[in-house]
Amino acid sequence: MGMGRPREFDADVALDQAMEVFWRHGYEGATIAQLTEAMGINPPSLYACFGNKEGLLKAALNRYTKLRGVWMDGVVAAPTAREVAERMLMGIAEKQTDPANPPGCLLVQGGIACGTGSENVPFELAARRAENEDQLRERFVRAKAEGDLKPTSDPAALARYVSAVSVGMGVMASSGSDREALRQVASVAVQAVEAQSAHG
Amino acid sequence: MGMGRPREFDADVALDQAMEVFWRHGYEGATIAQLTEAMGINPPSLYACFGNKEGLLKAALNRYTKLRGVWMDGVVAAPTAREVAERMLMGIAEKQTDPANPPGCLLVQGGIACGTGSENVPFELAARRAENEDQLRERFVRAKAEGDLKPTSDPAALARYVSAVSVGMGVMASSGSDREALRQVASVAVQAVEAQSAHG
DNA sequence: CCAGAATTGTAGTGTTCACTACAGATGTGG
DNA sequence: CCACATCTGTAGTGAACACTACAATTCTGG
Repeated sequence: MGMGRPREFDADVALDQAMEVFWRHGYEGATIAQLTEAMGINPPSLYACFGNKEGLLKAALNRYTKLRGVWMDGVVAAPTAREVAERMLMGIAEKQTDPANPPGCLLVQGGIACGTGSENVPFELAARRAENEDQLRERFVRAKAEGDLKPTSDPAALARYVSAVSVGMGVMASSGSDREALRQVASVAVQAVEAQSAHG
Repeated sequence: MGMGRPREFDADVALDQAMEVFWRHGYEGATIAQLTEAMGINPPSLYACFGNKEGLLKAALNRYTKLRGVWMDGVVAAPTAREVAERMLMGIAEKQTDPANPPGCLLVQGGIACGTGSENVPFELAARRAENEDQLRERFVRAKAEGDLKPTSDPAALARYVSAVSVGMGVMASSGSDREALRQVASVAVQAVEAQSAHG
């Protein structure tokens, strides 16, 4: 028995294009017509490969978070909690204003509020953001154990905080803030982590 | 010449209902059918009164920002920059998890990314958020002049920072974070403003 | 070379969307 | 009471949406 006609497009390349459309227009704002045009394929190919629009989003998110996870590994490798926060927020200021991508962060731009039938999309994105927060929290737990953070500090709260600032910066970037404005925010934000660090 | 049949509904009451729908579903996710049902009117009444869907959004935003402006006046009336930040962020933790409203903030939930034909909605929301930031910046400029903030501090950066944290908290609230989680974020965030305060 | 399996492009499907034509209703000014 | 202006409900409008039926195409296994 034959294995059928082989796919003529590269799924990962197509996902990169779809990612950009979701990033720029959000899940609901992105149309199948825009997606297929950007991906260079026709609707039947899209549905055969990804199931439906939401399946395509999840596949794009998988690809996005995989790349992001690698970057986060480098972030949490910083020697101190303060430097972790700085590397993270300054890096985000760069990435979210990188002209190679739409401004902001796909995990925010993808959809914060959705209409009937897409209610779970915002939660799907939130779950991906939570993964980053988990990585941060574990790193801050270690920092506290190492005496890098004060004994009175709350690693979970710090991780939530850094995550919240990241999201806020993403929204700013998508509505026109430039790189310098984001760097200023990051610079101020780091001082709260500094305040929780054991000095010396 | 007669003045025509009088309107049978209260525009402000109707706007409150519309606000809630935009808040929960976003601009694109909210349908005219949902809006008219919540407002208790029929489509022709909506279009006669507000022009179109975007006109309705702007009218709802006007009402939202008017109420919010009153609240902000109380926030910036706090005696120090640190207390301004604390009152603002702690108040936002309360408001964004108030069960009387949808979670989060209308100026964020309304729409961060939109499809073709609604590209200016995110910018409209950003402009409203910028008004809040302006109020904060002016207050921090005064705090610096009064010696409440360090001479080396950057009032504009601090205002941007507090605004960014607010937005991040709104996204968290809309994706399920509870009041205590937001309070933790606010508590950490205030420490960055504290770090820019002249101690004594 | 042939049978079966999977992909492809064309050309739609029904549904839902924002928005409106129209006729009847309800007010004001003369 | 009448002319006029505006609102209201019913019932749609064309356009855009996510998604798919179908036949032609291109591969593998025997």
